[in-house]
Amino acid sequence: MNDIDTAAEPRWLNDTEQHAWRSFLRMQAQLTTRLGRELQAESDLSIADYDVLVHLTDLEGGRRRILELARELDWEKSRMSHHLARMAKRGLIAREECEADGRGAFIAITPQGQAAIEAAAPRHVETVRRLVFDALTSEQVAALGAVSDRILEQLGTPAPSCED
Amino acid sequence: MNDIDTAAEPRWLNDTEQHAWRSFLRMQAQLTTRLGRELQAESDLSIADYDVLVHLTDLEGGRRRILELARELDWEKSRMSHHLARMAKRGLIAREECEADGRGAFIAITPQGQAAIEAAAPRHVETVRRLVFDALTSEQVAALGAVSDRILEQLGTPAPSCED
DNA sequence: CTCTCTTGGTTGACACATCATCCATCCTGC
DNA sequence: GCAGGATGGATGATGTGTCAACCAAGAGAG
Repeated sequence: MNDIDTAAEPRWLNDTEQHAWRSFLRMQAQLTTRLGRELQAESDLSIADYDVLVHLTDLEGGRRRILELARELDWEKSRMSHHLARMAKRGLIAREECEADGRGAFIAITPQGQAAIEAAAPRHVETVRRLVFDALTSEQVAALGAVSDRILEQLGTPAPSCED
Repeated sequence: MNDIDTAAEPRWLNDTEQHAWRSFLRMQAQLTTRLGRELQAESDLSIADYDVLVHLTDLEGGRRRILELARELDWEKSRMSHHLARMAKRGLIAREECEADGRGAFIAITPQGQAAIEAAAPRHVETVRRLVFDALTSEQVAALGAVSDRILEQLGTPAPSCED
């Protein structure tokens, strides 16, 4: 029997950890809402729209299978499906049939989507710079990257299976 | 006329910045979904529920005005209102009238909410530890805190008004 | 005392994310 | 060639967040 879950004394965070954690959560929440709001106001795109469009423009073929897109962006397939439906309705992307696989579909960026992302990108980068990078030293940027990578690595490691 | 928005050459991110930024975004997204999923599975609470309940238990009086709660948690008042309605329907919190101000209401945690947060907290902390702090050195924890604080400071500073 | 302004809070419409389920097509073994 | 599973993707219900508009009660100014 494993008693991690029912242990008498949980390993609470110490003061430094507590502070770092609260700051991180608050920062992350505020930052994403600010980025989203400014992107929306300036370019009429959500962060999700932006990510999809950027990803599509990075492509040579200009089109991508739906689930492949989902894997690359690390989205759930149902999220992808719903979101692409909304984006298609707004004319930012288009579905194309897949000759080789009757089930599948390609997603391609439309000229309108192209125009939207080209207009949005410089402004968004400017926002990111103003809200984040202008405030950080290059050591801090490196540290942020290292911490992020380390946590990603940890997340990739599935939780140790606690069989008892 | 101000030409930040229409400048010929946007200040794109350099490679280091680009990498740090992408890692940060990915980490942040993955981490919040993982934390949310585990909390939901173990304790049947969302992160939002958790934040509200923790905040309410930290209080002496055990009750708080709604907008004050919103300010402290840094939520929009409409979000707070919607969320409290859902939590009340599940019996986690209760509304109490405010004698002094006919418009207002107090929010109090219910015994059921108390039980929920007491059961959830140790498990959630354990999850945070496993996914984040176990992976980081104490220098990295300090760096994460410092970077978060710095960005929060930057966010607090309203964008320089670009009147032209 | 009333007219306005502000404050505390709700509401409805909509975008977004997740889960579970479903459906069609492809693939594989026989 | 066909039964059964895997894959690509859509769908609906529900919970969550935002915006804008609204409403009721307090607070001042005259």
